[in-house]
Amino acid sequence: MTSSSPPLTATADATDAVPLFAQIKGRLRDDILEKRLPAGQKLPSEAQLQLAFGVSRITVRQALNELQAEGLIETLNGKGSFVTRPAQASRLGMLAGFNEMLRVHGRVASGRTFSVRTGPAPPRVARALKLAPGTPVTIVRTVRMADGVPAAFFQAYYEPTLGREILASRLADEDAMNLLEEELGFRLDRTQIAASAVKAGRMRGILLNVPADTPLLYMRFVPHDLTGLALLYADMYSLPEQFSYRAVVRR
Amino acid sequence: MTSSSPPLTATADATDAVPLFAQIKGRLRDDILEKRLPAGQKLPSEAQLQLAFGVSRITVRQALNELQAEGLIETLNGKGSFVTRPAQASRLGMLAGFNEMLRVHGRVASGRTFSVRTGPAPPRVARALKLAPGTPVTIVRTVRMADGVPAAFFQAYYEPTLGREILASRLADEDAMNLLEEELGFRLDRTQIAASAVKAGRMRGILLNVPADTPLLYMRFVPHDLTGLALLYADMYSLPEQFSYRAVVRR
DNA sequence: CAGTGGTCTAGACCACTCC
DNA sequence: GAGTGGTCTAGACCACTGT
Repeated sequence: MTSSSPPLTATADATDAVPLFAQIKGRLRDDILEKRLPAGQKLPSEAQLQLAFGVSRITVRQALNELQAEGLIETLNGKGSFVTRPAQASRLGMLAGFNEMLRVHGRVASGRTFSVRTGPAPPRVARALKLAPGTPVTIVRTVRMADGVPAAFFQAYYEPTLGREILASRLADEDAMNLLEEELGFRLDRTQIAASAVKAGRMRGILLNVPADTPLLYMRFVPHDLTGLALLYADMYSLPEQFSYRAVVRR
Repeated sequence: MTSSSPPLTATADATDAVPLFAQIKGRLRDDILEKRLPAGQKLPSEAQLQLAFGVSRITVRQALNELQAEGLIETLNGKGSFVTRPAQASRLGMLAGFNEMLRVHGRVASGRTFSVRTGPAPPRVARALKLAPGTPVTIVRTVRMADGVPAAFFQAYYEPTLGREILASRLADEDAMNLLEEELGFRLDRTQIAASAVKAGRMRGILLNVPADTPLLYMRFVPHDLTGLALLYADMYSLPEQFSYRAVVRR
């Protein structure tokens, strides 16, 4: 009744080249990504999977081990294997969102959305999101505060089919990556980041309540799905006195 | 004659709690990190390891698999397992050095060292490198150029015992992370990064040949060893028109 | 206690690499 | 062909989790 109930070991006789454990892994992986096995769900026990797929236990375990290495499941001795919740999987990661970073430092994070509109994707955004030039995207602009003081200006672009109201309405108070994971159930894999510095200029100076020649940290974030899909394109302009970005990059 | 020739399976009778494969993995791991098995060296075959440790092949393979997952060895079908070269291991990574990033964009990178001295570690540096306050560190200051134009100012702190002349003499033209890996043989694991923005100010303005109110990207890099050792503390101040930082952060 | 995953053995056959 | 790793089986015993 769980993962692979309808079909059997599909390729029992004629298939070569694809190892059994990889087939099993692929089945379970698809079941998880397409949410036939929802987050938190217990997988069938190794004994059950042996029977269901008609393979030995070692073969089942090899599939489960690789899924565990990819962060899709977690395995507890004496209890079983469970589909990880997207948020847990990426909490292991080392890229915190803006609000989260503020709160870790004991500061009060808040925000205000001051514009939501839909328009054609600018070329750089279309390229990063792998959309045809001019595809309509939703653009949400917010100002984030630290202890009530303006700290950063955000501009997020995403395909409207993605999360419609959810993202737009909550982007002021929540980190985009959290919303993508926890509310929309995406499994984040890797995020491209870029960093530079700019003068605040007139418009951003007014929004952040600083002189126009104040240096701002500019960062761009493009988080990607486990399937390689680019989910979002976000520009950040932050005040260095209020916020400095930190992350850990592995190997 | 290779990894574990002198000792046998040390804990044959009384030891519990430490699985066999973990012991084997630990032995090989130590042999690699302490360079008894140098980079590029072929490991004993799985059959030889079976005999040497007196275990089954599956147990040997479990140890080798985990070493492979950690990037310490790579395994080639029909040939054997080999100790990875540090540079290869981290080329898998997604954090390129400054010069490397410039060259990828088709620009000519060059540099000039204008000060090498030894002095007590500033508190923030001592903290990051886990040194007692005031421990002497070597401080190397360089200016890096892109196509002959000043692009960034670097300030690197490291324990003098680390690489003495090597680092100091070549830090102008080579990325610190490359030197640490390829010349000094460290195995990089994770790098803490921080980003902010500052005004150039008088001193850096003169060095980079820009007005004092030019915004600069400030970044800090603290690369760590596989053993958790902090190797270096580097400040970077770069001109946004010449250089913007990019990386990919996984999960 | 029964159910679960964690570890381990002693085989086997195959595909690949190099001589 | 001999040597190597890649896959797989059919068992086994243990430690941990729940009842």
